[in-house]
Amino acid sequence: MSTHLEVDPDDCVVRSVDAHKVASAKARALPMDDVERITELFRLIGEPTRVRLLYALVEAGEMCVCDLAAVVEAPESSVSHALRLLRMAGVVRTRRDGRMIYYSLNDAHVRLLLDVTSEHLHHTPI
Amino acid sequence: MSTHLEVDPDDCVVRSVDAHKVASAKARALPMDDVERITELFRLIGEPTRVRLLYALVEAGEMCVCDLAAVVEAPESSVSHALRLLRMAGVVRTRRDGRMIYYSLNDAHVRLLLDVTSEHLHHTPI
DNA sequence: TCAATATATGAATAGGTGTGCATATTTTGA
DNA sequence: TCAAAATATGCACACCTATTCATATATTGA
Repeated sequence: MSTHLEVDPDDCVVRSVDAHKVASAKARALPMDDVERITELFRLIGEPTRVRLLYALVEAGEMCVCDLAAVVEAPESSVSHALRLLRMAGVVRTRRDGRMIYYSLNDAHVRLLLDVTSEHLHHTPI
Repeated sequence: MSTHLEVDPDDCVVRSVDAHKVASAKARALPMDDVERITELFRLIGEPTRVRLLYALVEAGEMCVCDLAAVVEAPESSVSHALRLLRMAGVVRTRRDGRMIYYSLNDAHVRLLLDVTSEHLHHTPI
């Protein structure tokens, strides 16, 4: 199959080798809305401090900011910033008890992702 | 249980509310090596162009750089840069056929992560 | 061997982001 | 009501990163 030019729906000339495969992939592509949600979720987990916080919550169920800071050995303000991002994304939820605010995982999906990753961590190359 | 001061193994004074929970979480914490590998993987997936490329590969099996660029509607050089990161991390692999280089998913783990995410995308809040 | 093609790479830049200090907010106990 | 405690937030800075143009590399066909 030889390379040829094509005009896509957006009126943009592109080169393609396998036009059918390209068309099929574009047809089945995720809506940009889904792309953004997936990206946002993975991007949030893709940071060392937040990964450690999430795994601490997986183990401990719920913890206050102070104790989470002790676990990851980081300033409470840094931990609070990190938790805010996770909370705003709906990954964790908070429960107030007096002066303290307890954080816990809010999303079964995230827990599954972390579990899957943990299980496969020592079985796959990456 | 009242707040009290503690000295952790690193000779650093920290506050903790539930010392037992903190100690337990620290004991069960992921090794930093694992943290880095997990972080790196999620960080790689946490970017729109790379997410779209990966999902295109899930659908199409394998594609050349040219066709992938057509699918995501981005310059081939941008796509090549993105694919290089995924390749260096072992997420995708390459197969040369003449002038063209075909990319495909290399990691069952990543495919599982993407599948899990797709399935849950429309069932959970985030 | 030479031009054309497909991809990769280098460099520069613009934009995003994690971190930590200082400060604000909220709640408790006296 | 007031000080202390727990957390949140604003801000600044250093660092990273995605993108793009220009260029290089590799392969094919003539």
